[in-house]
Amino acid sequence: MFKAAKQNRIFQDVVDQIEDAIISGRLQQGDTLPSERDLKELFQTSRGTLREALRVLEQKGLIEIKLGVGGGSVVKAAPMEQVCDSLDLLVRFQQISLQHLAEFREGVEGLVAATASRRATRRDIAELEGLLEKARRCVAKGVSEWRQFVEIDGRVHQALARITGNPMYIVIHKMVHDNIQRYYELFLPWTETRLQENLDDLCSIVALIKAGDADRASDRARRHVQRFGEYMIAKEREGSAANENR
Amino acid sequence: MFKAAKQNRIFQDVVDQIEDAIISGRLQQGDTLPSERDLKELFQTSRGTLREALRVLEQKGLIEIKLGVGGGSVVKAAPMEQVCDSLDLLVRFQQISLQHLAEFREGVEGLVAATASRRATRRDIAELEGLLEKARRCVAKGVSEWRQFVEIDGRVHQALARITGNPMYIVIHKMVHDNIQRYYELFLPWTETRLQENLDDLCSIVALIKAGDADRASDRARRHVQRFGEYMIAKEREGSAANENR
DNA sequence: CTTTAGTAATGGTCGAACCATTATAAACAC
DNA sequence: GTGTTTATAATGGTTCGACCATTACTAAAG
Repeated sequence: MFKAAKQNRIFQDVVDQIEDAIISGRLQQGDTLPSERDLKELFQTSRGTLREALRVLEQKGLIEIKLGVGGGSVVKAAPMEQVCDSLDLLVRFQQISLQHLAEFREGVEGLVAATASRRATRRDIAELEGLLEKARRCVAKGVSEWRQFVEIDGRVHQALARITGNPMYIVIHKMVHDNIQRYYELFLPWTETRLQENLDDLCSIVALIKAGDADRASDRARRHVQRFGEYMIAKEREGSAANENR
Repeated sequence: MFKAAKQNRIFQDVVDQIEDAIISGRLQQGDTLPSERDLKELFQTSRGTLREALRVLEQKGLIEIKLGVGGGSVVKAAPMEQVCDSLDLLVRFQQISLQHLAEFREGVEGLVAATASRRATRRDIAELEGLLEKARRCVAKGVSEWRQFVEIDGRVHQALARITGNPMYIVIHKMVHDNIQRYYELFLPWTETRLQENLDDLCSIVALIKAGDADRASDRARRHVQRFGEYMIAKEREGSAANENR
């Protein structure tokens, strides 16, 4: 199954071989690789080098490592997390600002809403309306429950991405959402009005999707996140303006 | 929602410390870390463990490792590559099909064209028209130069992404482009007509951007990539249909 | 039958040694 | 003096052997 390893960097060759085995399906999700001590024999390498290879594969999200007897390297599911993580680094690297992220999000949410409104089944609509009902009850409880509302709002958007049937939308949406969520906590003061405003947005979007009106659903979804974006950016500017006095 | 908390792994702690130093700016791009033998003293760990940490940081795209005297771990620029690589894995994992990628690309190109047409300066337009001129000369040489045309086509799209001024578009566009490029080679038979068709697309898009007509530029850009997509998907279906007889 | 203690497999860490690569400096040739 | 070659040492890459920490499994104790 594996051949001996020779290259400038041996661990890289090991990584390539295992990665190839996973991608080609010779190793499937859930399969357990041999123990480090066995693998080192198979690849004719030292344990240290082998472990460096495992670190890389782990970082790539291709394997997960369990401790103890019966443990070892387990082939993981699709490494969606890594896409989010890598963008996360870019954002933290300040290569991508909140404005950039917000603008991109606006576009993507528009696309998602448009695509979803073309493909939503009755079942999908029912699911969305179920979430909407939860959101309504949450808003009724008042502004103190804003965290829960944000969570439901996230689930609505997530559902929309899923309804498109396109995993690209799901992973990109998750990536943007996870990375922008931090700012929610920082900048958004939730008021009764704002809560109601966003609930109305969600209701309208779902209604337009139900009606199959892709263009207007898209517009409304864009405006929905745009409102968030503008407010957060304004807040951020206030903050940075205040910080300039140093 | 939460990440695993395997904090008893020493190399992870080393990774976190160095990553934090880079993100916080205490280590800047181009800085060279101490040698492995020095770092192992600083972190009070073994060289093997330290190297596992370096493997992770390297895989994250945060450092680059040079050999020989004066070598060592150099802090790298923004890890944009990793975003592409991680999606690359997803695609190869067959979690994302050509259809999915093409559909997403269509949407993104539309957004890029629309945003670019709102922000393009005279200088930007001049650059685009320069590329267009190259493309024309290339098409004039005939279908044999299709590779060069594809390359120029890519540069036009890349330029559009840059013109938006939003690094998210740049990185996402690059990600999609790199990952869909493979299929070009496989499925697209280039004809004189097809070449001319695509050149016309590019000219129209640039003209609409010059005119600041975001909506029509967006539409045209979508149709441009849509045409590619449809053809490639048809070809792929032919291929898989033929493969069903096994 | 349940609980507990032991055991062995497995990942995590350590340290010392050696090899391969490369920039720099020294020696040499002209 | 200048260009070339060679030696040196710093640095990453690899190996080996040992030990620790965690954990599933098993057998003994109750």
